[in-house]
Amino acid sequence: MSLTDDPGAESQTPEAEAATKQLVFNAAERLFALHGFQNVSVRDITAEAGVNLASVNYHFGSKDSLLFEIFRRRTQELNRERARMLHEATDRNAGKPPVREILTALFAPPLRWLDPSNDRRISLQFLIRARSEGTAEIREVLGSDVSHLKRFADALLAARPDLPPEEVYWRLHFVLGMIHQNRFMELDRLHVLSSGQTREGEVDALLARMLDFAEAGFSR
Amino acid sequence: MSLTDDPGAESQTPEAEAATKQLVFNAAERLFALHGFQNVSVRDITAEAGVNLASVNYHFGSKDSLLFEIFRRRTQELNRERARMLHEATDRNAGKPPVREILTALFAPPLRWLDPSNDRRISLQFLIRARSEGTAEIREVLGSDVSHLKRFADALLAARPDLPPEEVYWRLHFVLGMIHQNRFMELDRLHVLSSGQTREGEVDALLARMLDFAEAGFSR
DNA sequence: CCGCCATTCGAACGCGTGTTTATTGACGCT
DNA sequence: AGCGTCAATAAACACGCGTTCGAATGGCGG
Repeated sequence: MSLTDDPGAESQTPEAEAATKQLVFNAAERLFALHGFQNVSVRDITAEAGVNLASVNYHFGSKDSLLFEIFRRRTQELNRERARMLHEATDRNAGKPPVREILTALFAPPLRWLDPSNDRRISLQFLIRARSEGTAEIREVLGSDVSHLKRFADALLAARPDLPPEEVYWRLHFVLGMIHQNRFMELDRLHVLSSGQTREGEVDALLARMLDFAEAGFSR
Repeated sequence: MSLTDDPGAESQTPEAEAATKQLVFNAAERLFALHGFQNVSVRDITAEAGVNLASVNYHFGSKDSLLFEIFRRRTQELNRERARMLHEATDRNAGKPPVREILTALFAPPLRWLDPSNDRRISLQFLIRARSEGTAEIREVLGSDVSHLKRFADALLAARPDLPPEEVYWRLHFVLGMIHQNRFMELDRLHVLSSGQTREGEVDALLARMLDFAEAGFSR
Protein backbone atom coordinates (compact mmCIF):
# COMPACT_ATOMS: atom_id res chain seq x y z
CA MET A 1 0.00 0.00 0.00
CA SER A 2 2.81 2.33 0.83
CA LEU A 3 4.47 2.63 -2.53
CA THR A 4 2.04 0.91 -4.85
CA ASP A 5 0.77 2.76 -7.87
CA ASP A 6 -2.02 5.29 -7.72
CA PRO A 7 -4.71 3.75 -9.91
CA GLY A 8 -6.22 6.08 -12.44
CA ALA A 9 -3.86 8.89 -11.62
CA GLU A 10 -2.74 9.08 -15.25
CA SER A 11 -5.98 7.83 -16.70
CA GLN A 12 -6.69 11.17 -18.32
CA THR A 13 -3.80 10.81 -20.71
CA PRO A 14 -4.53 7.88 -22.98
CA GLU A 15 -1.03 6.46 -23.26
CA ALA A 16 0.05 4.13 -20.48
CA GLU A 17 2.70 5.78 -18.35
CA ALA A 18 5.85 4.07 -17.22
CA ALA A 19 5.67 2.62 -13.74
CA THR A 20 8.85 4.49 -12.93
CA LYS A 21 7.17 7.83 -13.54
CA GLN A 22 4.44 6.99 -11.04
CA LEU A 23 7.00 5.87 -8.47
CA VAL A 24 8.86 9.14 -8.82
CA PHE A 25 5.65 11.16 -8.69
CA ASN A 26 4.47 9.53 -5.48
CA ALA A 27 7.82 9.56 -3.75
CA ALA A 28 8.37 13.21 -4.63
CA GLU A 29 4.94 14.29 -3.43
CA ARG A 30 5.49 12.49 -0.15
CA LEU A 31 8.95 13.90 0.49
CA PHE A 32 8.03 17.42 -0.61
CA ALA A 33 5.03 17.36 1.70
CA LEU A 34 7.09 16.11 4.63
CA HIS A 35 10.27 18.16 4.31
CA GLY A 36 9.67 20.93 1.78
CA PHE A 37 10.85 21.37 -1.76
CA GLN A 38 14.28 22.82 -1.10
CA ASN A 39 15.15 20.29 1.57
CA VAL A 40 14.56 17.31 -0.67
CA SER A 41 17.17 16.44 -3.29
CA VAL A 42 16.65 14.55 -6.52
CA ARG A 43 18.78 11.83 -4.98
CA ASP A 44 16.41 11.57 -2.04
CA ILE A 45 13.46 11.18 -4.35
CA THR A 46 14.98 8.52 -6.58
CA ALA A 47 16.27 6.64 -3.55
CA GLU A 48 12.82 6.63 -1.96
CA ALA A 49 11.26 5.54 -5.23
CA GLY A 50 13.90 2.88 -5.80
CA VAL A 51 14.73 4.11 -9.31
CA ASN A 52 17.73 5.50 -11.08
CA LEU A 53 18.93 9.04 -10.38
CA ALA A 54 18.39 10.20 -13.96
CA SER A 55 14.73 9.19 -13.93
CA VAL A 56 13.53 12.55 -12.70
CA ASN A 57 15.10 14.46 -15.56
CA TYR A 58 14.15 11.83 -18.11
CA HIS A 59 10.46 11.70 -17.21
CA PHE A 60 9.86 15.23 -15.96
CA GLY A 61 12.60 17.35 -17.50
CA SER A 62 13.77 18.92 -14.27
CA LYS A 63 13.16 18.97 -10.54
CA ASP A 64 11.18 22.19 -10.90
CA SER A 65 8.95 20.69 -13.57
CA LEU A 66 8.30 17.74 -11.32
CA LEU A 67 7.15 19.99 -8.51
CA PHE A 68 5.02 21.96 -10.90
CA GLU A 69 3.35 18.88 -12.36
CA ILE A 70 2.43 17.52 -8.94
CA PHE A 71 1.10 20.89 -7.89
CA ARG A 72 -0.89 21.36 -11.08
CA ARG A 73 -2.58 17.98 -10.79
CA ARG A 74 -3.48 18.23 -7.10
CA THR A 75 -4.70 21.79 -7.41
CA GLN A 76 -6.89 20.77 -10.32
CA GLU A 77 -8.36 17.88 -8.36
CA LEU A 78 -9.11 20.04 -5.33
CA ASN A 79 -10.61 22.84 -7.39
CA ARG A 80 -12.78 20.39 -9.26
CA GLU A 81 -14.25 18.99 -6.06
CA ARG A 82 -14.95 22.46 -4.78
CA ALA A 83 -16.50 23.62 -8.03
CA ARG A 84 -18.69 20.54 -8.19
CA MET A 85 -20.01 21.11 -4.66
CA LEU A 86 -20.67 24.78 -5.39
CA HIS A 87 -22.50 23.78 -8.56
CA GLU A 88 -24.65 21.29 -6.68
CA ALA A 89 -25.43 23.86 -4.02
CA THR A 90 -26.46 26.32 -6.72
CA ASP A 91 -28.81 23.79 -8.32
CA ARG A 92 -30.22 22.85 -4.96
CA ASN A 93 -31.10 26.45 -4.12
CA ALA A 94 -32.48 27.85 -7.36
CA GLY A 95 -29.26 29.66 -8.26
CA LYS A 96 -28.78 31.41 -4.93
CA PRO A 97 -27.22 29.15 -2.32
CA PRO A 98 -26.99 30.50 1.24
CA VAL A 99 -23.66 31.48 2.74
CA ARG A 100 -23.27 28.28 4.72
CA GLU A 101 -23.55 26.06 1.68
CA ILE A 102 -21.03 28.15 -0.24
CA LEU A 103 -18.59 27.90 2.63
CA THR A 104 -19.21 24.17 2.82
CA ALA A 105 -18.13 23.79 -0.80
CA LEU A 106 -14.95 25.64 0.14
CA PHE A 107 -14.19 23.77 3.35
CA ALA A 108 -15.38 20.22 2.85
CA PRO A 109 -13.01 19.03 0.09
CA PRO A 110 -9.73 19.85 1.84
CA LEU A 111 -11.14 18.60 5.14
CA ARG A 112 -12.09 15.32 3.54
CA TRP A 113 -8.53 15.01 2.25
CA LEU A 114 -7.30 15.69 5.75
CA ASP A 115 -8.97 12.58 7.15
CA PRO A 116 -6.27 10.13 8.32
CA SER A 117 -8.02 7.29 6.52
CA ASN A 118 -7.71 9.21 3.29
CA ASP A 119 -4.78 8.56 0.95
CA ARG A 120 -4.92 12.18 -0.09
CA ARG A 121 -3.84 13.47 3.29
CA ILE A 122 -0.30 13.73 2.03
CA SER A 123 -1.52 15.50 -1.09
CA LEU A 124 -3.12 18.23 0.96
CA GLN A 125 0.00 18.61 3.01
CA PHE A 126 1.93 18.92 -0.23
CA LEU A 127 -0.41 21.60 -1.54
CA ILE A 128 -0.04 23.73 1.54
CA ARG A 129 3.73 23.45 1.40
CA ALA A 130 3.89 24.23 -2.29
CA ARG A 131 1.65 27.24 -1.82
CA SER A 132 3.96 28.79 0.74
CA GLU A 133 7.19 28.03 -1.14
CA GLY A 134 6.13 29.16 -4.60
CA THR A 135 8.54 28.61 -7.52
CA ALA A 136 7.40 31.54 -9.67
CA GLU A 137 5.74 29.04 -11.97
CA ILE A 138 3.63 27.95 -9.01
CA ARG A 139 2.42 31.49 -8.47
CA GLU A 140 1.29 31.50 -12.06
CA VAL A 141 -1.08 28.63 -11.35
CA LEU A 142 -2.05 30.41 -8.16
CA GLY A 143 -3.15 33.18 -10.48
CA SER A 144 -5.56 30.94 -12.35
CA ASP A 145 -6.68 29.90 -8.92
CA VAL A 146 -8.09 33.39 -8.71
CA SER A 147 -10.53 32.77 -11.52
CA HIS A 148 -11.61 29.70 -9.59
CA LEU A 149 -12.10 31.71 -6.43
CA LYS A 150 -14.08 34.30 -8.33
CA ARG A 151 -16.96 31.84 -8.58
CA PHE A 152 -17.12 31.66 -4.82
CA ALA A 153 -16.84 35.41 -4.49
CA ASP A 154 -19.72 35.88 -6.91
CA ALA A 155 -21.84 33.34 -5.08
CA LEU A 156 -21.23 35.13 -1.80
CA LEU A 157 -22.06 38.48 -3.37
CA ALA A 158 -25.36 37.04 -4.56
CA ALA A 159 -26.07 35.56 -1.15
CA ARG A 160 -25.43 38.88 0.62
CA PRO A 161 -26.48 41.61 -1.83
CA ASP A 162 -27.02 43.90 1.15
CA LEU A 163 -23.31 44.03 1.95
CA PRO A 164 -20.85 46.27 0.11
CA PRO A 165 -18.74 44.03 -2.19
CA GLU A 166 -15.60 45.25 -0.50
CA GLU A 167 -16.82 43.79 2.77
CA VAL A 168 -17.59 40.43 1.15
CA TYR A 169 -14.13 40.21 -0.41
CA TRP A 170 -12.44 40.87 2.88
CA ARG A 171 -14.50 38.26 4.69
CA LEU A 172 -13.75 35.71 2.00
CA HIS A 173 -10.12 36.61 2.48
CA PHE A 174 -10.34 35.91 6.20
CA VAL A 175 -12.10 32.63 5.57
CA LEU A 176 -9.36 31.50 3.19
CA GLY A 177 -6.81 32.31 5.85
CA MET A 178 -8.58 29.87 8.14
CA ILE A 179 -7.87 26.95 5.83
CA HIS A 180 -4.68 27.62 3.97
CA GLN A 181 -1.88 27.78 6.46
CA ASN A 182 -3.76 26.44 9.41
CA ARG A 183 -3.37 22.71 9.44
CA PHE A 184 -0.49 20.45 10.41
CA MET A 185 2.32 21.93 12.44
CA GLU A 186 -0.26 24.34 13.79
CA LEU A 187 -2.50 21.45 14.65
CA ASP A 188 0.20 20.01 16.85
CA ARG A 189 0.44 23.31 18.66
CA LEU A 190 -3.26 23.25 19.29
CA HIS A 191 -2.88 19.92 21.01
CA VAL A 192 -0.26 21.33 23.33
CA LEU A 193 -2.37 24.38 24.00
CA SER A 194 -5.46 22.47 24.97
CA SER A 195 -3.55 19.72 26.75
CA GLY A 196 -4.89 17.15 24.32
CA GLN A 197 -8.51 18.08 24.89
CA THR A 198 -9.22 18.39 21.20
CA ARG A 199 -10.48 15.19 19.67
CA GLU A 200 -8.84 15.01 16.30
CA GLY A 201 -9.97 12.58 13.68
CA GLU A 202 -13.53 13.75 13.83
CA VAL A 203 -13.31 15.65 10.62
CA ASP A 204 -17.04 16.20 10.45
CA ALA A 205 -17.04 17.87 13.84
CA LEU A 206 -14.19 20.11 12.73
CA LEU A 207 -16.06 21.02 9.57
CA ALA A 208 -19.11 21.98 11.61
CA ARG A 209 -16.95 24.08 13.92
CA MET A 210 -15.32 25.91 11.04
CA LEU A 211 -18.65 26.52 9.36
CA ASP A 212 -20.17 27.87 12.57
CA PHE A 213 -17.29 30.25 13.03
CA ALA A 214 -17.09 31.44 9.45
CA GLU A 215 -20.83 31.74 9.00
CA ALA A 216 -21.09 33.82 12.15
CA GLY A 217 -18.39 36.10 10.76
CA PHE A 218 -20.42 36.47 7.58
CA SER A 219 -23.69 37.23 9.35
CA ARG A 220 -24.57 40.64 10.73
CA MET B 1 17.37 55.89 5.87
CA SER B 2 17.37 52.75 3.88
CA LEU B 3 20.38 51.05 5.36
CA THR B 4 21.10 53.21 8.37
CA ASP B 5 21.39 51.60 11.73
CA ASP B 6 18.45 50.57 13.84
CA PRO B 7 18.83 52.72 16.96
CA GLY B 8 18.45 50.82 20.17
CA ALA B 9 18.20 47.47 18.48
CA GLU B 10 21.07 46.12 20.56
CA SER B 11 20.49 48.38 23.50
CA GLN B 12 19.59 45.44 25.72
CA THR B 13 23.12 44.10 25.60
CA PRO B 14 25.37 46.61 27.29
CA GLU B 15 28.35 46.33 24.97
CA ALA B 16 28.24 48.40 21.81
CA GLU B 17 27.87 46.17 18.76
CA ALA B 18 29.99 46.49 15.67
CA ALA B 19 28.36 48.45 12.88
CA THR B 20 29.04 45.54 10.56
CA LYS B 21 26.86 43.24 12.61
CA GLN B 22 23.94 45.64 12.29
CA LEU B 23 24.47 45.94 8.55
CA VAL B 24 24.41 42.18 8.18
CA PHE B 25 21.38 41.87 10.44
CA ASN B 26 19.34 44.39 8.49
CA ALA B 27 20.37 43.19 5.07
CA ALA B 28 19.64 39.58 5.99
CA GLU B 29 16.22 40.38 7.41
CA ARG B 30 15.31 42.30 4.28
CA LEU B 31 16.48 39.64 1.86
CA PHE B 32 15.02 36.76 3.86
CA ALA B 33 11.68 38.54 4.00
CA LEU B 34 11.72 39.26 0.28
CA HIS B 35 13.01 35.99 -1.16
CA GLY B 36 12.97 33.38 1.58
CA PHE B 37 15.77 31.83 3.60
CA GLN B 38 16.89 29.16 1.17
CA ASN B 39 16.90 31.46 -1.83
CA VAL B 40 19.27 33.95 -0.25
CA SER B 41 22.96 33.08 -0.06
CA VAL B 42 25.50 34.39 2.40
CA ARG B 43 27.11 36.12 -0.55
CA ASP B 44 23.86 37.91 -1.34
CA ILE B 45 23.62 39.16 2.22
CA THR B 46 27.17 40.40 2.52
CA ALA B 47 26.95 42.04 -0.90
CA GLU B 48 23.75 43.87 0.08
CA ALA B 49 25.30 44.93 3.36
CA GLY B 50 28.55 45.98 1.68
CA VAL B 51 30.69 43.91 4.02
CA ASN B 52 33.08 41.01 3.74
CA LEU B 53 31.82 37.52 3.02
CA ALA B 54 33.16 36.08 6.25
CA SER B 55 31.29 38.61 8.38
CA VAL B 56 28.24 36.40 8.75
CA ASN B 57 30.19 33.51 10.23
CA TYR B 58 32.35 35.80 12.32
CA HIS B 59 29.50 37.69 13.96
CA PHE B 60 26.75 35.10 13.97
CA GLY B 61 28.51 31.74 13.74
CA SER B 62 26.53 30.42 10.82
CA LYS B 63 23.79 31.33 8.38
CA ASP B 64 21.31 29.31 10.43
CA SER B 65 22.24 31.12 13.62
CA LEU B 66 21.76 34.43 11.84
CA LEU B 67 18.24 33.47 10.81
CA PHE B 68 17.51 32.25 14.29
CA GLU B 69 18.75 35.42 15.94
CA ILE B 70 16.65 37.67 13.72
CA PHE B 71 13.63 35.47 14.32
CA ARG B 72 14.16 35.38 18.06
CA ARG B 73 14.44 39.14 18.36
CA ARG B 74 11.44 39.99 16.19
CA THR B 75 9.26 37.36 17.81
CA GLN B 76 10.17 38.69 21.21
CA GLU B 77 9.31 42.24 20.18
CA LEU B 78 5.96 41.22 18.75
CA ASN B 79 5.05 39.08 21.72
CA ARG B 80 5.98 41.87 24.10
CA GLU B 81 3.66 44.31 22.37
CA ARG B 82 0.85 41.80 22.44
CA ALA B 83 1.40 40.91 26.08
CA ARG B 84 1.49 44.57 27.04
CA MET B 85 -1.82 45.26 25.30
CA LEU B 86 -3.41 42.22 26.92
CA HIS B 87 -2.14 43.35 30.29
CA GLU B 88 -3.56 46.83 29.81
CA ALA B 89 -6.89 45.38 28.73
CA THR B 90 -6.93 43.22 31.84
CA ASP B 91 -6.29 46.20 34.10
CA ARG B 92 -8.88 48.25 32.30
CA ASN B 93 -11.58 45.62 32.85
CA ALA B 94 -11.04 44.44 36.39
CA GLY B 95 -9.26 41.25 35.37
CA LYS B 96 -11.81 40.08 32.84
CA PRO B 97 -11.46 41.83 29.49
CA PRO B 98 -14.17 41.16 26.89
CA VAL B 99 -13.45 39.09 23.80
CA ARG B 100 -13.04 42.06 21.52
CA GLU B 101 -10.27 43.60 23.61
CA ILE B 102 -8.42 40.32 23.82
CA LEU B 103 -8.56 39.95 20.08
CA THR B 104 -7.42 43.53 19.68
CA ALA B 105 -4.29 42.75 21.67
CA LEU B 106 -3.69 39.88 19.27
CA PHE B 107 -4.39 41.74 16.03
CA ALA B 108 -3.25 45.30 16.56
CA PRO B 109 0.53 44.82 16.95
CA PRO B 110 1.14 42.94 13.69
CA LEU B 111 -1.28 45.24 11.87
CA ARG B 112 0.59 48.28 13.12
CA TRP B 113 3.79 46.74 11.79
CA LEU B 114 2.07 46.20 8.49
CA ASP B 115 1.49 49.90 7.96
CA PRO B 116 3.55 51.08 4.95
CA SER B 117 4.83 54.03 6.96
CA ASN B 118 6.24 51.64 9.51
CA ASP B 119 9.87 50.50 9.32
CA ARG B 120 8.82 47.19 10.79
CA ARG B 121 6.79 46.19 7.79
CA ILE B 122 9.73 44.15 6.53
CA SER B 123 10.12 42.58 9.96
CA LEU B 124 6.58 41.26 9.88
CA GLN B 125 7.09 39.91 6.40
CA PHE B 126 10.22 38.22 7.68
CA LEU B 127 8.38 36.68 10.61
CA ILE B 128 5.71 35.18 8.40
CA ARG B 129 8.32 33.72 6.05
CA ALA B 130 10.40 32.32 8.87
CA ARG B 131 7.33 30.74 10.44
CA SER B 132 6.48 28.82 7.29
CA GLU B 133 10.06 27.74 6.54
CA GLY B 134 11.06 26.60 9.99
CA THR B 135 14.66 25.47 10.61
CA ALA B 136 13.97 23.04 13.44
CA GLU B 137 15.48 25.55 15.83
CA ILE B 138 12.78 27.98 14.74
CA ARG B 139 10.09 25.52 15.71
CA GLU B 140 11.64 25.37 19.14
CA VAL B 141 10.99 29.07 19.62
CA LEU B 142 7.56 28.49 18.14
CA GLY B 143 7.13 26.13 21.08
CA SER B 144 7.81 28.83 23.64
CA ASP B 145 5.37 30.86 21.59
CA VAL B 146 2.79 28.46 22.95
CA SER B 147 3.28 29.62 26.50
CA HIS B 148 2.77 33.13 25.22
CA LEU B 149 -0.42 32.13 23.47
CA LYS B 150 -1.65 30.42 26.59
CA ARG B 151 -2.21 33.80 28.19
CA PHE B 152 -4.62 34.70 25.42
CA ALA B 153 -6.32 31.33 25.63
CA ASP B 154 -6.82 31.77 29.36
CA ALA B 155 -8.20 35.27 28.88
CA LEU B 156 -10.67 34.00 26.31
CA LEU B 157 -11.71 31.15 28.59
CA ALA B 158 -12.41 33.68 31.33
CA ALA B 159 -14.36 35.88 28.96
CA ARG B 160 -16.53 33.01 27.79
CA PRO B 161 -16.86 30.65 30.76
CA ASP B 162 -20.11 29.37 29.26
CA LEU B 163 -18.31 27.76 26.31
CA PRO B 164 -16.58 24.39 26.52
CA PRO B 165 -12.81 25.02 26.56
CA GLU B 166 -12.42 22.84 23.51
CA GLU B 167 -14.60 25.25 21.57
CA VAL B 168 -12.58 28.25 22.70
CA TYR B 169 -9.31 26.61 21.66
CA TRP B 170 -10.60 25.86 18.21
CA ARG B 171 -11.90 29.39 17.71
CA LEU B 172 -8.59 30.83 18.82
CA HIS B 173 -6.97 28.50 16.33
CA PHE B 174 -9.17 29.86 13.53
CA VAL B 175 -8.42 33.43 14.55
CA LEU B 176 -4.69 32.78 14.43
CA GLY B 177 -5.10 31.40 10.94
CA MET B 178 -6.59 34.72 9.90
CA ILE B 179 -3.38 36.58 10.71
CA HIS B 180 -0.49 34.25 10.17
CA GLN B 181 -0.38 33.31 6.53
CA ASN B 182 -2.83 35.84 5.29
CA ARG B 183 -0.91 38.93 4.36
CA PHE B 184 1.30 39.76 1.40
CA MET B 185 1.11 37.54 -1.62
CA GLU B 186 -2.46 36.84 -0.58
CA LEU B 187 -3.10 40.54 -0.32
CA ASP B 188 -2.13 40.94 -3.95
CA ARG B 189 -4.59 38.24 -4.87
CA LEU B 190 -7.31 40.08 -3.01
CA HIS B 191 -6.67 43.11 -5.14
CA VAL B 192 -7.13 41.11 -8.30
CA LEU B 193 -10.25 39.49 -6.93
CA SER B 194 -11.96 42.72 -6.03
CA SER B 195 -10.65 44.60 -9.07
CA GLY B 196 -8.82 47.03 -6.83
CA GLN B 197 -11.87 47.94 -4.81
CA THR B 198 -10.11 47.36 -1.52
CA ARG B 199 -8.54 50.46 -0.09
CA GLU B 200 -5.29 49.33 1.35
CA GLY B 201 -3.24 51.51 3.65
CA GLU B 202 -6.12 52.07 5.98
CA VAL B 203 -4.80 49.75 8.59
CA ASP B 204 -7.30 50.89 11.18
CA ALA B 205 -10.18 50.01 8.90
CA LEU B 206 -8.67 46.57 8.32
CA LEU B 207 -8.28 46.06 12.05
CA ALA B 208 -11.93 46.94 12.60
CA ARG B 209 -12.96 44.53 9.85
CA MET B 210 -10.92 41.70 11.29
CA LEU B 211 -12.24 42.36 14.77
CA ASP B 212 -15.84 42.40 13.55
CA PHE B 213 -15.35 39.10 11.77
CA ALA B 214 -13.49 37.34 14.57
CA GLU B 215 -15.71 38.67 17.33
CA ALA B 216 -18.78 37.51 15.47
CA GLY B 217 -17.23 34.05 15.19
CA PHE B 218 -16.69 34.09 18.95
CA SER B 219 -20.21 35.19 19.77
CA ARG B 220 -23.18 32.83 19.84
C1' DC C 1 16.15 -13.44 -36.00
C1' DC C 2 17.13 -8.73 -36.57
C1' DG C 3 16.90 -3.92 -35.79
C1' DC C 4 14.52 -0.21 -33.51
C1' DC C 5 13.13 2.64 -29.89
C1' DA C 6 12.03 3.82 -25.35
C1' DT C 7 13.87 3.19 -20.99
C1' DT C 8 17.37 2.38 -17.46
C1' DC C 9 21.83 2.77 -15.72
C1' DG C 10 26.44 4.21 -13.80
C1' DA C 11 29.39 7.90 -14.02
C1' DA C 12 30.79 12.25 -14.47
C1' DC C 13 30.55 17.41 -15.01
C1' DG C 14 30.13 22.15 -13.56
C1' DC C 15 28.60 25.11 -10.34
C1' DG C 16 27.11 27.41 -6.16
C1' DT C 17 27.02 26.79 -1.50
C1' DG C 18 28.43 27.55 3.70
C1' DT C 19 32.40 27.63 6.12
C1' DT C 20 37.41 28.07 7.42
C1' DT C 21 41.98 29.83 7.35
C1' DA C 22 45.90 32.94 7.35
C1' DT C 23 47.09 37.57 7.02
C1' DT C 24 46.67 42.39 7.78
C1' DG C 25 45.09 46.49 10.05
C1' DA C 26 43.38 49.41 13.94
C1' DC C 27 42.80 50.61 18.57
C1' DG C 28 43.29 50.84 23.68
C1' DC C 29 45.89 49.74 27.71
C1' DT C 30 49.95 49.20 30.66
C1' DA D 1 56.50 52.32 22.67
C1' DG D 2 54.99 47.81 22.48
C1' DC D 3 51.80 44.35 23.19
C1' DG D 4 47.42 41.97 22.75
C1' DT D 5 42.86 41.75 21.29
C1' DC D 6 39.31 42.26 18.12
C1' DA D 7 37.73 43.13 13.41
C1' DA D 8 38.01 42.94 8.52
C1' DT D 9 39.84 41.01 4.34
C1' DA D 10 41.02 37.85 0.42
C1' DA D 11 41.51 33.30 -0.77
C1' DA D 12 40.63 28.75 -0.65
C1' DC D 13 38.32 24.42 0.73
C1' DA D 14 35.12 20.63 0.76
C1' DC D 15 30.82 19.24 -0.36
C1' DG D 16 26.15 18.51 -2.26
C1' DC D 17 23.44 19.84 -5.79
C1' DG D 18 20.77 19.45 -10.52
C1' DT D 19 21.79 17.99 -14.73
C1' DT D 20 23.91 15.51 -18.74
C1' DC D 21 26.16 11.89 -21.32
C1' DG D 22 27.07 7.49 -23.54
C1' DA D 23 26.50 2.93 -23.11
C1' DA D 24 23.64 -1.12 -21.82
C1' DT D 25 19.13 -3.24 -21.62
C1' DG D 26 14.92 -5.21 -23.07
C1' DG D 27 10.61 -5.82 -25.34
C1' DC D 28 8.19 -5.69 -29.78
C1' DG D 29 7.05 -5.41 -34.72
C1' DG D 30 8.67 -6.88 -39.17
